[in-house]
Amino acid sequence: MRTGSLYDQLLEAAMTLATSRLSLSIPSLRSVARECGVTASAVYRHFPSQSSLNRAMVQSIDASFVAALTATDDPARASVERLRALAEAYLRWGLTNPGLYQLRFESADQLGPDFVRTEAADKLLAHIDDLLVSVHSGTKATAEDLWVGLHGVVSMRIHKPDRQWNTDAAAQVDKLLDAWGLTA
Amino acid sequence: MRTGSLYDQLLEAAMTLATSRLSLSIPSLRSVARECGVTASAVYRHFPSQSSLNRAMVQSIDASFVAALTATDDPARASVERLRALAEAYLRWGLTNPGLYQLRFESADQLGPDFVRTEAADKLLAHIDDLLVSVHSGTKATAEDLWVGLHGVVSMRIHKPDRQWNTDAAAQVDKLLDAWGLTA
DNA sequence: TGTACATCAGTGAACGCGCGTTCACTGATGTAC
DNA sequence: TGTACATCAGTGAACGCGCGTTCACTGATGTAC
Repeated sequence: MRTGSLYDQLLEAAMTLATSRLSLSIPSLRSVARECGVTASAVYRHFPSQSSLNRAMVQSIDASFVAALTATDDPARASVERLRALAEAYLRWGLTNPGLYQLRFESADQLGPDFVRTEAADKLLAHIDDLLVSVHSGTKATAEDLWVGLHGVVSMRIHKPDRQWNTDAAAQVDKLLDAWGLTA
Repeated sequence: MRTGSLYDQLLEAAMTLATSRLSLSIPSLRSVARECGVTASAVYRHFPSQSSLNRAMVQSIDASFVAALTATDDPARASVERLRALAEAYLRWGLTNPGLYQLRFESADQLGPDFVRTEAADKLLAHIDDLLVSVHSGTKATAEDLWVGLHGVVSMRIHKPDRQWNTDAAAQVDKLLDAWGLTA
């Protein structure tokens, strides 16, 4: 049994369900209630509808994502190093939370138009752009290029977990950054 | 109303449904039947179960994918050019058939373990590897690197269709190949 | 050429399932006097 | 300190929906004589 207010429990259960079961679909309201040992109708004391629960869950996912990237960013270091640290953190968050990653970056349709725009991703892009400007190694990469490259690695690892990869994911990202001329 | 045997009609309808509605889930058996103006139980005259219909659909998708890439490959040209043509064809197929792309490369879980392995993709990788070996421009890229890079572009374009991209997709792929040192 | 019969693709009703949502309810907790 | 009452979080039954699957059926087509 979970502890804390049922509101928090429901949110936590929704996150847990979404994280673990690399699920193509959002956890159902009933499954979330079940996970908390509570009747489906009890959910309606805390969320007016399923989409409201989804909204809360998405915000929670974004917070987790931003926290993971912020935690590893050290303004004292050189821009190139900061970029590489960010890339590593992005990769790690994605591989650790495949379900959340999928929900946030590969399920635009399913959550409804309200959630397609990821403010978290926008901020990340702007931040990467800033860092790129202050890099003097003369890279041609834009923030978009790097984001797309990272996404490719994370997405492929998530969806082809059984494939025999010649390179491990972290090394592949390193190689990618090298190819873009972002060497320390 | 569609023409041809109901078997073919069902398969075609399944493809159509999967292609258009960037759907996170496989078209339901009932929706496929509906699309053909036929009762759900009629499907069972041609497929023993839903998963059998899915299997046929996946094979059909792979055939379409392979055909698209094969069509543009000209053995008479230089390896680098063949690589770039393949990349372009990959991108185009993905953007033209977002639903199919998603189903094939981003839905490992949903189709069951039988379909996780994409023979089509394996062949593509082997082919790219061959071409890379015969490229003399001294690239460090492997087939995996290129595949992952292409996937990143396609996947992002599919899932963030409303985003304002600074570069169009084809140019982004060009840039990517340049970064990997695959210049003509 | 016409009748009797088998084949078999598609119908329509029914099943049990999980879903989101509603609604009248219960029963514990806390406040008013 | 003890009784009366309001609050309100959670229950449990019910709804209509779409789903995959089953089964007895119908009715058109084609063959045998």
